[in-house]
Order: sequence, then C-alpha cells, then structure tokens
Amino acid sequence: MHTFSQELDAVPPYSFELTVHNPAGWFWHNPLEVYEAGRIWTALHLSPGKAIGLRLESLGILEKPKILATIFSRRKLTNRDENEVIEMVREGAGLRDNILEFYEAVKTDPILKHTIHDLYGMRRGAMLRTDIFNSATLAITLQNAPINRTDQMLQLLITNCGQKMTFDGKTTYTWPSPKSIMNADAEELTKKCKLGYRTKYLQFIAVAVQRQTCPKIKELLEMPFEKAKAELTKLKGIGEYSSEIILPHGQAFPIDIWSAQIFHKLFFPHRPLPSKQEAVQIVRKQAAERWGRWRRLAFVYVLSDLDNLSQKLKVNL
DNA sequence: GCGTCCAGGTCTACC
DNA sequence: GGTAGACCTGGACGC
Repeated sequence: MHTFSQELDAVPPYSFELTVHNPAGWFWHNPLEVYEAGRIWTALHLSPGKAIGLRLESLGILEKPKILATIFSRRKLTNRDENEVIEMVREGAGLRDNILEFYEAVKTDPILKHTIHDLYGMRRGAMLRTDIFNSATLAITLQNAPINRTDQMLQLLITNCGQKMTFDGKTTYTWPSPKSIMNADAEELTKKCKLGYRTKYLQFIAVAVQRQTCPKIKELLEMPFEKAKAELTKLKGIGEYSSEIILPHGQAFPIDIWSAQIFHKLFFPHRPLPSKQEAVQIVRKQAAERWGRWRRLAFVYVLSDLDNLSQKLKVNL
C-alpha cells in the first residue's frame, strides 16, 4: 500500500467528532465507515474506478483545529489525484466553512439558540463526492421506507456492489460506482439488494451519471438553487425531497414525513398536527421564511440535538 | 401462523 | 393542472 499524508487546517471553532461521528444519528460518508476515538476510516472511488482508503485524524482542539488526512492506495497516486481527494475532504468535512456567520445569524432564534450551544463547532458534513451518484443512491433508498428498510438496502448495495478495502488494519467499502450499478443484471440487483421497484430508478441515474448527461456537484453549486433542483428532478425517481438530499446548496431542506412532524412540533408547539402531506408543505415554507440560506445547517443542527431540544423546549419529539 | 396495513416518495394514468 | 392508486419489502398488529 502507498500512503500520502497531509495536515489540514479548519476554520475555528471546529468539532471533528460532532462533524464526522454519527451526525444526526447517521453516517458521514458511508454507512460502513469505521470511527474510533478521534479517527475515521472510509473508502471511495477516484475516477475512473480507482478505489482508495482514507483515514482522518483530529490532531487539534476546538479553537485550534488540525486534521491529518492519510490516503491509502495500491498504486502510487498522481499529484492530481491526491489534490482531488484533499479537496473532497476539505469540502466534505466542512473545513473552510465559517460557522460563526451561521451562529451570528441564528443566535436569537428560539430553537437554534439552544442547538448552536449544544453542538458548538459542528459542521454540516457531506459525502466525499464529485458526482451525484452516492447521494442519489441514499435518496432512492430513503423513499417510501422505514429507516431499518433503508439501512438494509444500503448495507446490501454496498457489500454486494461496492469495493471492499482493507488498509491500516480496518476493513470498509466504497459506495457502488455508477458503472457497477449500470452493468448489473436488474433482476439480480433487485433480489440481492431487496431494492424492489427502486432498481429501475437507480440504474437510470447510474446511466445518466456515467454518460455525464446530468450535472456534477460543482456544476449544480454554480446554478441558482431552483434551477439546480429542476435539473435533478428531470431524473427518474428524483422528486423534491430526493433533490434536496443531493443538492449542495445551503437552502436545501430535505423534509420528509418523519422530519416534518418533528419540525411542526418545534415551530408550532400548540397547534394540532395537520395531515402528513400538509405538515411537509407548512414546515418547508416556515423554514424558508425563518432560516433562509441557513436552512440546511439548521436542519442538521436540529436533528442532531433532539433529546436536548425536547427537554429545553418541553416538546415531545 | 396468517392476513392486512403501511412506511422517513415518486410516477403515471386518468379526469 | 390536479390527484388517486400503484409500487418492493418487511415489521407491527389483530385475530
């Protein structure tokens, strides 16, 4: 194994653990990543088809953050590949974000004033990616399914179609590449990964990503939010909710029936819960008016702090 | 055990 | 342009 290491700075305050370790009870880059005491191990594909292992380690403290990134690869990487990975880490771990701007904007908000205290230094972590396929895979498996079903589909997809990587004494997997899903037999994929009707959507998106007929993450970010959303909803299986899972914009607010009920209780604690679909529309509108361009961060902060919010605001979440 | 319902959306046929 | 109904799968529930 070849290794390449680089120390990275982050804009303080920066909490490595809150950002990458089970954010909102979920994963950072991939459901099969490994986290142990200030270190995380994961794996990803570099285009085209090169798999690498990645270890991130926190060397600093909240007000003087420093992250050591180490890349593990079977063949020596080019400088360009190394730079691409480091750039993905900077983006995915939110190292450049100035979180103090967000804190200043929401410091008097009756809900967020608690969460920014409880989760001081947390960033909105994002998957390591240059194309939409990882996040589209997540979005498709979240649709019309309770969380344990989603988890089952993701685990099966990754262990059957991702690439297994053993390095630095740890074993983990990459997300499945678009090529591996595009070339898989549809019937076999459905059966092995228990995807049901979702197989056809996943394969449709895999083809679009592989043939580059849909925008990359960087291109989406350069578009206005509504235009970027319209581009994504052209894809079969991607509606409003799924597009907001994928979009990198700060205005994205991927609200579903479950989270809509939580946010409705927080926004309107004395109102009865409306129908599920109504709650989604009401919450979406309220979040846009109240949190504007900060609503994606607000979303992550609230869902990462439900126990504390329940106690402080005396709401049963 | 067995049948029925429905979930952390989206598409399509039909009006 | 709006909206029921269908869609995989598996856990919860009633009997």
